[in-house]
Amino acid sequence: MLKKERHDFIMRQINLHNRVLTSDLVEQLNVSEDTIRRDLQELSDLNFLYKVHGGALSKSYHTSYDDSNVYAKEAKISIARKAISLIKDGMVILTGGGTTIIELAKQLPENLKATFFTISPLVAVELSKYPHIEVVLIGGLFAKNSQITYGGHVINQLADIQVDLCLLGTSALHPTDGLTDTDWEINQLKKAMMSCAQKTVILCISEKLNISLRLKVASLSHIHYLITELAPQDPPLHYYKTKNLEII
Amino acid sequence: MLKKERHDFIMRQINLHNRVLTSDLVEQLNVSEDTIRRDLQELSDLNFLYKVHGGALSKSYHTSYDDSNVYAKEAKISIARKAISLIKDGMVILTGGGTTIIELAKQLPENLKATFFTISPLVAVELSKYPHIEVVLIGGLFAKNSQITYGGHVINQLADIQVDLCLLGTSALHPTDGLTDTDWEINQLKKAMMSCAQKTVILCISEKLNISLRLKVASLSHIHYLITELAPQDPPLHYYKTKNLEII
DNA sequence: ATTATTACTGCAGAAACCTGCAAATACCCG
DNA sequence: CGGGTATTTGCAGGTTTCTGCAGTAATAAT
Repeated sequence: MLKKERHDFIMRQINLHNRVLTSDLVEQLNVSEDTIRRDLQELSDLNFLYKVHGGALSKSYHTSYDDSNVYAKEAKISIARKAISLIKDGMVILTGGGTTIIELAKQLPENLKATFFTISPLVAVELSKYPHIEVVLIGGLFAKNSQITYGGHVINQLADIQVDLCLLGTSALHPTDGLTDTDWEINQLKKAMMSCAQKTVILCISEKLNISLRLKVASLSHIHYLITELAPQDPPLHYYKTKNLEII
Repeated sequence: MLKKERHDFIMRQINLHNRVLTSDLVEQLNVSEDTIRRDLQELSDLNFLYKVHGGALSKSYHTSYDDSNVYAKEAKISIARKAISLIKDGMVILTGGGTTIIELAKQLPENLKATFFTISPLVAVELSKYPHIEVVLIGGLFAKNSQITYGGHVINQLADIQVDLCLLGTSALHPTDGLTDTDWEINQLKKAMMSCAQKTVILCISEKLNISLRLKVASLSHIHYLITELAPQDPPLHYYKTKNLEII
């Protein structure tokens, strides 16, 4: 195998997984450790990756690390972790958009086998990095601010889909008013998404709790799991406990 | 065996396998290493392949993970500029994916009023930054490597669309073989895209010229505009001039 | 602090590359 | 047809690049 091909392979791995281990590359490319190390050194000299002890990291990933609020990121990662416990091999899952869902998409186990339907291009791009996940992007009008597809065309397509789990980010959740939103179209969309799933999971950072907006999407009784960064028994969550709704 | 025959053989190997080893060619063509090396040097000078230590690689597969590659970026910006001259207010446009198209999406005039259909989530995200552009993302299976939607569902939706202009990036363009590609699904997709547009525009950095891959998408006569970073009267473009095809 | 893993350095054999040259071949034109 | 020119090809030699190894230093992990 030519050196250039090795470099391409390494960069593909980096772009795919944001990191590579020297030891993995030794096996995959069937050359000595020294050769790999020299390759990484060269690519690092060319500024294509970030070399670390044991392997290398994607440059872009590393630089974009600090562009987000650490606290919120921590919270979202914690939410993602919990949500992953609901996802099993073989499942068919529908997701919305939003930063929480994107974070979830980044945290999935490497070898998860599943089918994801999504209305968010950014989620689709993240999910495409996993080798055994099939991604279906549901198309339609593209919403400029929320960066998801919406409109009648999307809803029509949703009508033909049956999924195990629907994962939704939240703009507002309230003990009596349930899930609410401000935009009519998004509202319709979320209803359609929930109705094609057996179970609905709401991902919600605690800031969004106890807020009620104008348009009702669904009552708490239509939600099966509520995931926040808080512990399930935390006081602010008491009001959300119902017989249908499991808090994680 | 004549030199020209060797060259043809080498190019066939390259188009077939995306790579050749000098040592293999020595055996297959039964000439000395030096001859092969000289052949590869010539073909490389003619920009038909990418020469590396030990052999040569197909130019179309020479993945440029270098996103800071100034030359290519300059070229793409120059292509984008020219392409923009074809886009008028009120048009309905269909675009593919790829870095050239994304660059184009970044360079559009701020106040353009138009409707864009696209199969590329990344293009959709870029386009959503413009206040007066309506974006429709065509959904379907999501291709992990090319980061576009594809498959029957996409093609079905394309059948219902009529657009003024179809903008396509290129993996390979050749004077006699026309537009070619390596993947069957992508191939079908590009055909469908072209057939729902009144005019087709091919955006093609000069590196991708004079390359022919296995599967034919369309002959030159089905292309209405060819845009490269070169001046229209540049010699490498002479072979592409036909009565239908305008070079910009 | 000890241990295991990973990194670095210099070295050497192998492979690939380049340059100049000469023999062989093709080509041109009187 | 024949002599002169240009092109092509292989070879000899010297140079560079590639790659694995061995021994040692550095780094994580326990």
